[in-house]
Amino acid sequence: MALQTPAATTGLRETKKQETRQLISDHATRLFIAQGFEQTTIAEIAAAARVAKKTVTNYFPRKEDLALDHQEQFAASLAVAVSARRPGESALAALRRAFADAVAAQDPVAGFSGRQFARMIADSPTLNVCLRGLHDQRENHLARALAEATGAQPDDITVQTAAGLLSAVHRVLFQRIQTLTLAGHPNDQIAHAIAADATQAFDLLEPALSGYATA
Amino acid sequence: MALQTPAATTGLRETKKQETRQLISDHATRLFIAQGFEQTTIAEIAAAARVAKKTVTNYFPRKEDLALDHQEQFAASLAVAVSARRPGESALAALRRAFADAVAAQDPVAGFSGRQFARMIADSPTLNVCLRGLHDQRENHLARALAEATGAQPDDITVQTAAGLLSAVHRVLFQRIQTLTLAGHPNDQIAHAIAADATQAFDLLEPALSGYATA
DNA sequence: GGCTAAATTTACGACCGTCGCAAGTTTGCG
DNA sequence: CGCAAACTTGCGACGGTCGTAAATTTAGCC
Repeated sequence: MALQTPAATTGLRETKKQETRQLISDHATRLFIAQGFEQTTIAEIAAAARVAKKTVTNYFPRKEDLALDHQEQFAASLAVAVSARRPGESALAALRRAFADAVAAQDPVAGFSGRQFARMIADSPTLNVCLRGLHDQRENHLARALAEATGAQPDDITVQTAAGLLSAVHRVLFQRIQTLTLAGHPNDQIAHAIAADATQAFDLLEPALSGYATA
Repeated sequence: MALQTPAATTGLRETKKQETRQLISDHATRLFIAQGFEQTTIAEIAAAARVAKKTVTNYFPRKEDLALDHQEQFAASLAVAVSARRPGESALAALRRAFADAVAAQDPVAGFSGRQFARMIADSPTLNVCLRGLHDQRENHLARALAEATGAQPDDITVQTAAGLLSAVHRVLFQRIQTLTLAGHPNDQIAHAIAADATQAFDLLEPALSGYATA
């Protein structure tokens, strides 16, 4: 029913793949929320979705992939913000603006999520490790974007330091959103508080990077 | 032979424990260097040291503990540098000085190590994850020290941001030392190059934190 | 010097995540 | 209709981690 898109490339096979993938993902998130990430085994998820264990790991090579979505989007977010900065705008200004927009939209990529989801992450060492890795990837992508923006080498000390500083501010703000979510604050209230925090944090960095990588 | 220290508390049992621990650690590092971290199993280490697998995991709960030493010292390094800052010295100045000293001494805690050791770490995803976690712990300890130094709450946005920025610079410099070591440069040459990099990196942060947490 | 109680080492087993492989099934296309 | 490609499946294996009970060693004390 409702085979609206015969899939650009082939057709039936693709749609069934998407359905299977979604089926697995849905059962996984449901079980993760209900009983925790570490407490849920891949075998359980496979049984709930009525597929083989191997099918689960085919779609999601790592167990973390079942819980964390939009990974590459997250890793690229800062780099694209810099690459898309306006004429005359510095990298810092562009990242400030991008963060403000994300907060206003309560974007999950900025750290906004339901309370149960935040608890699942906080309770799982595995997911925390994964999250740290994503912050790292994001910083590396940002460093490459800054190198391209300034014409410097990607391993230039100024480029890497600037990327580290900017990434650190975003990471601190991300964790702050997580903490507030975990404490049970509603997203609207969090967005309001984080906007003020972001002003303080970015202002601290302003004298160091005010004119860096201005388009 | 040579039972110089009957051990402060009890005696023979403690010394044998230390011997067993050292025996396991020696065989582990030897095997890690020879054939890589991931390629070496705990069973292999136990066989080489002629003890049971469980004995290895009793002394070293995590496999990473067999490869990375001085973990708590590393995690505390930035915090103690701030806590021990001189009168009139800012946190940034104290950390600059501590890093310069560590580089001059080619301190392993700053990232100096043999080439084989650096390769072992670089080739192991597990150890990279562990290292990231240590950088994180170090930042958290620094945040607590900064909170105490300024009288602010540990979850204050300025405290967390300052800790994040200072930690980011140290992390970038640490990784740079690792990279140069991996490229085969001798430690003396690395120390010279890193000193210049540190000047640039810390100078970038100077206008943002010049007077922060001055004793 | 020997005995008893405590601690450490040991052996065995289990579970889970990850990976490889061969066979069976379904799909797309000629 | 049949063939080739893909996806799914079940099986097995390995390694890290964690219990638990037995065996050995040690310390303290009579």
